[in-house]
Amino acid sequence: MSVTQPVRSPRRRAPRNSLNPDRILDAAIRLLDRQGTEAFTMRALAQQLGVGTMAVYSHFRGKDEISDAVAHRLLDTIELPPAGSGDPRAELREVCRGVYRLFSEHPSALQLLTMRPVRGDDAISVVDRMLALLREAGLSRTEAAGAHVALMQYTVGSALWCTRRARAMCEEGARDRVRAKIDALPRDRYPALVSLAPELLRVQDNGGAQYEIGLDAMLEGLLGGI
Amino acid sequence: MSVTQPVRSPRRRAPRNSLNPDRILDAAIRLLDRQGTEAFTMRALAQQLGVGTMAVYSHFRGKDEISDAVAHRLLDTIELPPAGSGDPRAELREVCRGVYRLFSEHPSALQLLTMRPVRGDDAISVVDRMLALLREAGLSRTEAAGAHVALMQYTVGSALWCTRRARAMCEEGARDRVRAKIDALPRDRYPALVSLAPELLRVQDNGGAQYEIGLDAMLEGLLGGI
DNA sequence: ACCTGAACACCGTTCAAGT
DNA sequence: ACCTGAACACCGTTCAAGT
Repeated sequence: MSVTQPVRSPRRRAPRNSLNPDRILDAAIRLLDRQGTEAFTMRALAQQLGVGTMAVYSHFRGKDEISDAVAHRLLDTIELPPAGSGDPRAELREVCRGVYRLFSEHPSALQLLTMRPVRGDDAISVVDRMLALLREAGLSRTEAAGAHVALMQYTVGSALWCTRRARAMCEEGARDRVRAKIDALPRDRYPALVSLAPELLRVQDNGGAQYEIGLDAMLEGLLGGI
Repeated sequence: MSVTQPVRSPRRRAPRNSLNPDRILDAAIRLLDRQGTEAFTMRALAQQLGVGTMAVYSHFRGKDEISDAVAHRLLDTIELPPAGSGDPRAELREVCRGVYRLFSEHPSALQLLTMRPVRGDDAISVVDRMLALLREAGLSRTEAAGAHVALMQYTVGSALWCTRRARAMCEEGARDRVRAKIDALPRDRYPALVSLAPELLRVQDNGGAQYEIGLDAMLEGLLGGI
């Protein structure tokens, strides 16, 4: 048996000059989506690329720069609905749904955003579109700005809430533990909570439908009187 | 000069048996509030307590258990408004404000909650109170559950948004960089954004007032028709 | 220019030992 | 029971060196 060749490296070296920022970002997003932010490590990233850890530093200044680039790239993939339907409210709802969908599909991207301070321009085309629609719906300049921020805040909060719950629920026997905790609650101290526990659990099991509830309410409150 | 006594330790040792879970949690919250989650380290925590790093492990299983205890403790400090005013909507608003206030005062607690999966019972007395008020306001069981979750999602999202912005804004020259980026935006591609930039910045500078905008809208949408 | 491996200063935690 | 210091397996990143 020849000794010149290693027995079998776990992942053969990538050929020289095959590494580039795009491949790195692809791998980073895959890693984040499949294993979460905890597994998002410079060493793990490099290993998935079949490259030494420090090779990545030839294309990015460091982990923070990669995180920013990942966030930027994902925010740019938000799909906007076709314009000019004549129904700004329906279009607005579609834009919000698009943002929510992205965060649901890439929960770790959301977590990344909550950890790092704002750096890149956050999905400017989405912001522009929403502001235009809010103005079109009849809001004043100040009202439109406030409504846009409120809608984004709700969307982020909703996606984050569901992500957190999903992570907790996929743990071993999490469902039973929640059930046990609720059953142990003193009925006389928390009557409403004990009574509505089934509805509370059910409502949170379908993140998308729950998001619509708040979105409808928020839109109604923001645009309703107009 | 005597050699038996060390020259001057940076922080003298705490006397034996003076350490307990409460002192540890106090120190942890102080550390989180003053220096953020990045500085929240077992070594830093122990140092602030004037104790060896491993002493903390005599009272908590590890960092995760401390994080859970911190979150639990803070959530329990949410102030609830007096009951029985006969105006469930106003009371509801006060409860939400209380939750928002807590997260604004302890931004790192919120960050902690977003990082770790749910474990402790999340402020059950707040949940019970809100559900009772929503029922009192005339919502069905299912509606009340959905409304409660929507309100919490918005509140969390709003506080998180402001925290992120505050952290970004206290960086050196952050304000100027934002301004420069906006000025560099092509007016013809993002007309609404460029035009409303001043309102957008102003609205986000007052987190509390901005929170009220979305809260009003959400409550109106959830309860308005009743 | 691109990539490597060793090394450095961190981190949470285990462990054997001290009181 | 409470606390300690050394040690282990990680982490991001610097650095000198290789191609």
